[in-house]
Amino acid sequence: LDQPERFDMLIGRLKERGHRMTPQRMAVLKILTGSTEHLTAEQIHKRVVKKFPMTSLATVYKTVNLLKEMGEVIELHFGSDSNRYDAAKPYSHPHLICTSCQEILDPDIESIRDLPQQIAEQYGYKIVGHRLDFFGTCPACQAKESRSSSVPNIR
Amino acid sequence: LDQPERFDMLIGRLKERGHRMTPQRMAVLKILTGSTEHLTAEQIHKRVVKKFPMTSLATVYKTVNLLKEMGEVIELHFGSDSNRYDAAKPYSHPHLICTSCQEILDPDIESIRDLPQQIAEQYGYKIVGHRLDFFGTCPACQAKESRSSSVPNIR
DNA sequence: CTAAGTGCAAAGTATTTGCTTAGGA
DNA sequence: TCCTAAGCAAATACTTTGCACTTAG
Repeated sequence: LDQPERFDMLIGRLKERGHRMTPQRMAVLKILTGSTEHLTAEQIHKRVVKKFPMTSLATVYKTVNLLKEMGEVIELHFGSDSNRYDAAKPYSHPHLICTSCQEILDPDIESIRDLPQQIAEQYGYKIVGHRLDFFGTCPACQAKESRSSSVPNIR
Repeated sequence: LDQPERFDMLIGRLKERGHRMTPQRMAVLKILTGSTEHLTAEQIHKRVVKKFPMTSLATVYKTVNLLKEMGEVIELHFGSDSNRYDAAKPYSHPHLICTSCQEILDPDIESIRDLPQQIAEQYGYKIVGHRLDFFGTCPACQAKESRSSSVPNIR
């Protein structure tokens, strides 16, 4: 499902549920579906404001929470203070986070496919979701780091 | 390493670093090492207060953060609002969380052993930690749930 | 027309910090 | 005695909420 399709799909789902389409809400949807980054509420707000300067942060939170309840957005808690939102893959999937530049990748790991199922059988739990995040330093930041440490300041 | 050993070890490590042993700090250490539960700061505080009623929550946070810097405690962020602390296994390990009764298990999963290494090779990251948490319903809560839904209230 | 949505500001929560006093070594 | 640690309260940061006004349908 590509960007415009997903955008239209979400509008459809919201209308089905009797929700109104306001310019602010459309803008939030556009930004969420038009990005595979993992944006914070603040970042979404900053972008919405470019088009609709009067939009409040509270409205962004309200829309995002609505989509979350509908299962069309997932909320990601990383080490940092603020949550991030993902509308491109609204289901459990692994992340690879650079703790230096904050870049977030979605790595492909086939070996985790059956992990939930395995846990469910082994412990008798009914698994509804999971979280698999790796923290480290990306190649670019590793390069930067070794550069600055190999050329120490004279004073 | 069992409870009393770990307790003594932590005291040793703190003294090495020139830290003082106060009754409050001893109490926090005792509780952390004497429990494999994943306690919140509030829960630790509640237990400390039983022995030393004048202890403040800030002091608990300060001690826990000190141990965190020393790598002797890890901080766990689950969906809920407050963090939990684990001094028994101060390294990345998987969790199995019941979203109904909040029970937290540490499941054994051999298949994840080499996952960090695998990711590191595949993406060129230097991995320093990870997080693997499964969310679901424990057997007990599943039983409770099916009982209450199969015997619905008459009104 | 009318109920859902918006904006604003205030409230709420978890954690940290500044400062003064207490007490361990 | 000296300096770290404790206690308290205020500060901080993210998110939610209450309410009056606006507006989509």
